Amino acid sequence: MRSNPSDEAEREVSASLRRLWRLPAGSHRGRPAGLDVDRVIGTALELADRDGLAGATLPKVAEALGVTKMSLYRYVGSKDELLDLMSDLAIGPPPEISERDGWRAGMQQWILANRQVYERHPWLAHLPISGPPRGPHAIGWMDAMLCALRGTGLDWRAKVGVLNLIGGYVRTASAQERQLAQGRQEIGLDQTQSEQDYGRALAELVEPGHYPEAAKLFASDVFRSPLHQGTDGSFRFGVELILNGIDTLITATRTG
Amino acid sequence: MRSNPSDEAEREVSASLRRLWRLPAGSHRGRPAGLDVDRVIGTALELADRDGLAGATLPKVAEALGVTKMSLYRYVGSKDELLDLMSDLAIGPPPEISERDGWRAGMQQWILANRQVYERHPWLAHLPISGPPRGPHAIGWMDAMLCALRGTGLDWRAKVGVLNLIGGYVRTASAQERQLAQGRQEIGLDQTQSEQDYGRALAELVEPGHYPEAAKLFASDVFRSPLHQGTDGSFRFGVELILNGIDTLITATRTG
DNA sequence: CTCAATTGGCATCCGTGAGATACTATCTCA
DNA sequence: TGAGATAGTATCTCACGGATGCCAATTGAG
Repeated sequence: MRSNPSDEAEREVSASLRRLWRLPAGSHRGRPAGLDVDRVIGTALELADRDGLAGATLPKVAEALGVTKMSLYRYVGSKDELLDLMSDLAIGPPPEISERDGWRAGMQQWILANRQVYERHPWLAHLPISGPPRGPHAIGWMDAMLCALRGTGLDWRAKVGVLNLIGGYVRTASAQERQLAQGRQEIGLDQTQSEQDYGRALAELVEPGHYPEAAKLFASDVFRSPLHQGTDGSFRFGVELILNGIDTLITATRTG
Repeated sequence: MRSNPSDEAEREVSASLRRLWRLPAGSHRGRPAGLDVDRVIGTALELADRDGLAGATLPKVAEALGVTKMSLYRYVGSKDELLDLMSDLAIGPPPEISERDGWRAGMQQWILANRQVYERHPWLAHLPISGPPRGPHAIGWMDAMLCALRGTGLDWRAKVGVLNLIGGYVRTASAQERQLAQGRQEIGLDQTQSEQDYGRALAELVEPGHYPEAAKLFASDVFRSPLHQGTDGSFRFGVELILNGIDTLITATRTG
């Protein structure tokens, strides 16, 4: 006889949330544990930082810890939960944001810090998206941005929208950068040659008849010039664009 | 003796690009092929639409086609390339965008159409990001947006930035929506109850001491009110914000 | 017309990963 | 001190991606 699926799901959610938030377990009887959640996800994080996501499999984590892989299921429940826990650990505590310099400076601090997180843990941006923030660190970052937006007069709905938008942008931009970087190093090209290769290969395929504007783009020197190099410029372009959008939203809210 | 890795990589890239763009093969001798790339990725796409990304494995595609899985390697080269090919097929041809109504209307058409693509193929947004657009359809979408931006006076660098930003936004927003939806249906909750659950569970964990603003957020009714329901509103919020940012960029470019 | 080169398709094998079950080892509380 | 609870292990299943090698079919050159 199976229990009510709703009950089951709720219990499951609670269990993973309990682990995420490090709520103490109930009993102290029985054989004492040789490991704990933090050691498990800590070594998993080290492996992921060193070997990428492929290095953070349950067998490999278990081997690094000197136990069998099935032991880990006492601590993480499933592979997906391991990734969830790793995410929150990797994000780390949010930056201290000074609210004195205005919301825009605060947002820039947040974005810069968030970007550095993805630089430190390149695998993080490539995880499958697992819904809204749930872990303590993720909520901390959420809180930090909400603090930066405190004086803007936006309502909660708008603030959540901004949070989603910016978080998503930093994530995808970091992921794409990482993708390009590892594409480069796999082939063994130097810094800018990969983009040049991309531009050159596509320039041959993109016919002006079918793709008038795209053909002009690939015929231009955007992918060849060193200006476009250092995708950092491209990243900041998007940031400023979004911040400008927020700005008009704020003024519209104040005047409207 | 291994060949030069650079040569090898270049040949490999060319082969996959050739398949992506359906360039004709060289020879006509030997046993004629019983399959072709389009049939393979077509059934793979059907399986993915029906069963999600988990349904589009090489063995399952082979079974659906009535061949063994190793036959497919004559057509797709690897699992990653299969996903690449599927992506471009799923994206499909870009929408016809009328340039008469101004860039903003054109962008909205593009965004709406792109969003519908992700609705039709929910797995598409969950694919690992594989660099800038390379396939013929992807280039077509690129071209369509560039056409919509033709009269704006932006330079190529800015247009590419806008392209990245908007494409990434639609993608992640769709992915998150899908994530929420399938989380709902797995547990068996109705439309809005999942978000309510999220808000309630987090409200218990988020202490005002540690997370002052986030605590206020979860104490508010944002996740409970039907206003926030239908993430469509949230999606359009982000769209308008980005479009406003583009607007200020355009006027700044014109006046500057 | 024939045969060899060329190409498509299949059987078999391997390594890896996630996960389930059933078992043993160890500790704490009564 | 023993009984129940908890930690860790041994072993199994299943699925996936990928490599190798063989056979079959077909076609073009002589």
